[in-house]
Amino acid sequence: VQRKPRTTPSARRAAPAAPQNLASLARHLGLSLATVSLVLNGRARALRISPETEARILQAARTFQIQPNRLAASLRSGRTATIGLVVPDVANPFFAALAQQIERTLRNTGVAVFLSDSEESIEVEEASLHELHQRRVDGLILAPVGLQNRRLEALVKKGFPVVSIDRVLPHLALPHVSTDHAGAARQAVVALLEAGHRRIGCLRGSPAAYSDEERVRGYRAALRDAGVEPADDWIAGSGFTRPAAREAAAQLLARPELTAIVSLAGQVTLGLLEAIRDHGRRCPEQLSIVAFDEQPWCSLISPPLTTIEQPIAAIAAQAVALLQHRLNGGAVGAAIHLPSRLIHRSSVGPPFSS
Amino acid sequence: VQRKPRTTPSARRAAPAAPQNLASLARHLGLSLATVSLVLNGRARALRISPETEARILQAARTFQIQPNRLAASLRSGRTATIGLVVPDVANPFFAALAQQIERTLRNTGVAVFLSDSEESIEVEEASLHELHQRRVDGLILAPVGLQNRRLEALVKKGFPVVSIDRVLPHLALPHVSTDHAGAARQAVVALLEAGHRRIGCLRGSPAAYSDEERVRGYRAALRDAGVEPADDWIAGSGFTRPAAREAAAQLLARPELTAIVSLAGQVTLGLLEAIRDHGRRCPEQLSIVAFDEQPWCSLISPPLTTIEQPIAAIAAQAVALLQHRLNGGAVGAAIHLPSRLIHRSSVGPPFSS
DNA sequence: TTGAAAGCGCTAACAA
DNA sequence: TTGTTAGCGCTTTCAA
Repeated sequence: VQRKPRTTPSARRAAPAAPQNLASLARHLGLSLATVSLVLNGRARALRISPETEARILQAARTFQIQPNRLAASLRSGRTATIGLVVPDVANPFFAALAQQIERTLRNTGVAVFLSDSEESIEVEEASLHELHQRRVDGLILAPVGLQNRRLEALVKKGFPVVSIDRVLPHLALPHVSTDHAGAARQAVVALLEAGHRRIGCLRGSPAAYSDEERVRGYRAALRDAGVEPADDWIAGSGFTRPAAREAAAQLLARPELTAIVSLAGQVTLGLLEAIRDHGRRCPEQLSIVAFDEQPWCSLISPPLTTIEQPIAAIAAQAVALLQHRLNGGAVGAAIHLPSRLIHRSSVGPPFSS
Repeated sequence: VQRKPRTTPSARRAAPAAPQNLASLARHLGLSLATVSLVLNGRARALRISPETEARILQAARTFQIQPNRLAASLRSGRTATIGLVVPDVANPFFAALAQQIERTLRNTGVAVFLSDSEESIEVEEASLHELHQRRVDGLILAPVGLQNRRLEALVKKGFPVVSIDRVLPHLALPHVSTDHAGAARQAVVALLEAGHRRIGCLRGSPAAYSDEERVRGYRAALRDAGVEPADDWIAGSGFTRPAAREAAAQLLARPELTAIVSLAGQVTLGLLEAIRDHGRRCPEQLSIVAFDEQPWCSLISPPLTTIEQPIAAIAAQAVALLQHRLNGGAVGAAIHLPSRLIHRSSVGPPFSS
């Protein structure tokens, strides 16, 4: 049996302390708990509470600074007004910007977001998903690290609201928003083709990522459409880390026939630039470049980089919209692929004939 | 009166469905709810539950995949194993990296983090603090946008666990971790002094930010220690945005006596580089630079930038430690200022004599 | 060594 | 138009 009186015996007999919760406020006003709850949830109109009662309650709530316990509300109602956002690497500017947009728009609708960094690891991702689900988030926005995730499959099958961003899970039918990766890569290649290049190398990230796979597909398709068949060793790359990219880029630079390179990921672009510096190759005179992920510094290096910009704000907005649709009981939406934008600067020139 | 039987009448009479919660598990095992709860919370030892009972419960919990409802636990216990992380701008690489480190280490101790972006606005920050507190987070890690915040003051006075990072609130005694801003600025200036510079300009961010104020203080002190009194118009800057920084940098570049400039903030460095490009000033031949915030691209521009690196991992680790100390009922800790690191590259040369 | 029972503060069904 | 009441699922005190 609990023995923790909130008020001392003397206080109990004297004027009651300021109400702290709905029950005490109701007592204070001589109304029922239910009425107070209804009004504070903005459902006075629907349930025909009298305007006077409503005003009284609202007023009292304001003067006593009543803050309904959301834990209790959630326990009872089953909804937490909370979602989980799981990304592979928040320190990556792309995901940081995405997280910012998503959080900001969600916050404005009263939902709080749990951030979880999956560290590019499926195990961590699965654990995060589990944890967040246990915490009763209403839904999830996930940028998956790999091509599948058992925990996620279970959730989706249960009908739990999840939307994936950036990378899709091929085996799972869930609402999705991302850049049109293939189209974006095509855009990069086309810019190079238009400048006269034919032998264009491709620096990719990790073949394990869907987005990367798609971009490579777009690269290949664009070249083929132009009548050039990319050789296997025109494509290099085996991971998203900078050292791996640098090494892969060095392989590409060792192929004299290549007059241009597209870099298919932001992290990877850093490795490419390093390799170019190492090799003393001059850009764009000796090598043209189009690189993924517009960044604040891209206009400041020399030469200013021609880049592919992903529609981050739109991705965030659509992802939130898709999720809200699900939270409101709507059907699972489709996959949305948004167009990227090419930013012309000075890293593309005519092909260099050795 | 509720009329939602979990099981159909027939099912009720037949074999009971798989237990879903502690109560049903207890019934299933013929034990009491309390015993099950105790064991699942790892308190069997302390309360001398028999090892057999413990094993039975643990085993059953595993086979039925029992996941105690954390909302209910939180409602009852008053603890949510949740904290709020409020930063002015997650898209800023410094805060993104900080958020990543904080979230990762906290997640490993079982606490989830609500991310909230205060958009460099005091109003938003106050609203976020309020919201998070209402959601019953156990504590907060905050990078304040301004010099005061009424909502925060109220929380702190109540004894609510808060630790501030990066920027301190001068009026509030709360545990704090950040780079030694003044020392870091001094480090930058000293590097320039050692290269022979005397007339060193200072590009600052916003005077409204404590961190910026401190850095300017360090700049001034370092110059004075070297016997040079900085003129008022050696210091420019009125905000953290890139255009503002570019304009302020232009003012600095217009002063012919300055042979070097220190940039005191990451965002601001981008504006400085823009202005230098605009003016066609050559670096380091005509102007030396030391800039705040080491970034992945700093080694890739020309010239490679000499930078000041903040100890992000250490700040995150200390902030978490300080918060955990508070969560465990410890006293309010002190302010911790961690040393920065100067990364020598090529943007510092001997002074240019015009 | 285990069980009983009292809530945590709220929502929502139903009654009045 | 408002009140009564039964829980949501758990933790924790106290008794046995």
